[in-house]
Amino acid sequence: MATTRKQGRPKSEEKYHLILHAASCLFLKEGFANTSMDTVAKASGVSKQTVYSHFEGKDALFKAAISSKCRSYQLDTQQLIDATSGSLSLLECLRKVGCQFVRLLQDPEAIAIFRVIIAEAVNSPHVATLFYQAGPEASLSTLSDVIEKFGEGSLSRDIAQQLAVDYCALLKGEYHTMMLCGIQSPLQDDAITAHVNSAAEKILLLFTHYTQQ
Amino acid sequence: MATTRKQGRPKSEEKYHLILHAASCLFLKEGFANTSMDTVAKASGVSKQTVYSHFEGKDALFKAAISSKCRSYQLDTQQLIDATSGSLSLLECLRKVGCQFVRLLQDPEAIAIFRVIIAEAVNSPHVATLFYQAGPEASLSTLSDVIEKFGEGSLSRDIAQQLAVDYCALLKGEYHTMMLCGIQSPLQDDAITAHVNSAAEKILLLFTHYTQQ
DNA sequence: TAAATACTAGACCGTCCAGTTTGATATTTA
DNA sequence: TAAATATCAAACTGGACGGTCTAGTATTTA
Repeated sequence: MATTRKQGRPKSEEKYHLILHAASCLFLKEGFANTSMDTVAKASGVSKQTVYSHFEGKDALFKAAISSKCRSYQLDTQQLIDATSGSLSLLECLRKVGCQFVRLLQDPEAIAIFRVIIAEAVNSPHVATLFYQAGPEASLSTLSDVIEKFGEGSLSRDIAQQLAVDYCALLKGEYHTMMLCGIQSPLQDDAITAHVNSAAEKILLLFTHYTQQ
Repeated sequence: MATTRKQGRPKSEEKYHLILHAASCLFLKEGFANTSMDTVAKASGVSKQTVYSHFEGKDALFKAAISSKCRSYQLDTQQLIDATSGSLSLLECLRKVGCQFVRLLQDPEAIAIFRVIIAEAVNSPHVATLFYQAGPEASLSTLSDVIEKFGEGSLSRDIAQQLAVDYCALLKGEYHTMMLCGIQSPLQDDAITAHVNSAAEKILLLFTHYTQQ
């Protein structure tokens, strides 16, 4: 059953990916409404009919394109695990993950995904959910694991989770909203470091407060 | 010069407002691309030509409609001033303004404005700037005034501002992003209170830390 | 080789929509 | 009243776009 070969010429996997890639870029750059199927076909170097042979329609293509982009947007879990099992203090660990997080938030492509998701949230709730789970939610849960670990028992899972949310919130600050509104360009490296340090110290303060009481 | 009356029938101010109101509602509910000029005309009970006589085109109408909505979205400054000149403690004051802020963030119409602004930020940077200044920026500056006042000199303007941003960030938490993505419904009153109390306490902790050192 | 399927290029269809035009009616000032 | 402007209703223009269809070519399996 596994080797059932369909008769006739098989669909080209390469073209499938070409289409998906071109569609992702266009949807992110132009948004859903301003991207036409003809343009996608042109950009993938493929005929329009082929686009329709690989994807049912514009909606399906959008869903597939955004979904494929979502996978790459979460914190680097491995790096986090290395950090906690190493000799890093909580503050150092927070700084490390904070920098990564801010860089993620500032990434023009990530901003573009957020924009498209928010714009189409009403029409494509499924895609929005998918994005949120693959991105923000996954990152948050990883982060709260780390914080809980540093609490060494004196910190409930609940509080750890809350601290993770708080840390992300402080890191976003006003920057994230401003970037979504297009009125803030990405921070320079030194500005990122300063911002992250400030946020990490505040969370550390809260952390010690919650572990002492 | 002030009494220069133009000859002929004057434009109806009422119709102007009818159009603007209908357009605002439609743009917020359906977004820019999904709102047609014909629909706006129908919804305002006015002929299409009249719409075009009051507004240059769809872009101008959008700009005017969103601008008119922006004005109403900021914190109630008067209430804040009353609070600080009264006998309220900083914590009580934070709670009060926090509740107002969260309610603002949760308001379906405010969410709709955010959505539309973010979606059109690339095409209408001017509108986005206008919205940000009228809404978030104005609220933030009011809030930092209050915090600075409570600092009674031992808190720099800079730190006060930072605390205001932090407070807003904590209040947003993950809720705001989730609501923009359409995967979180507005909080109940008791949940708001609990959330605000928690955030206010954290800010108070930071506040005392910064005023003591 | 024959059947089956993928792919191309481009025409084509139906719909939607921003914006214009037209021709009549209404309102205002001079 | 006459000139000027607003408003209406409806037709119209021009273009974009989602999606289908066709006819010919390429590739794969049986």
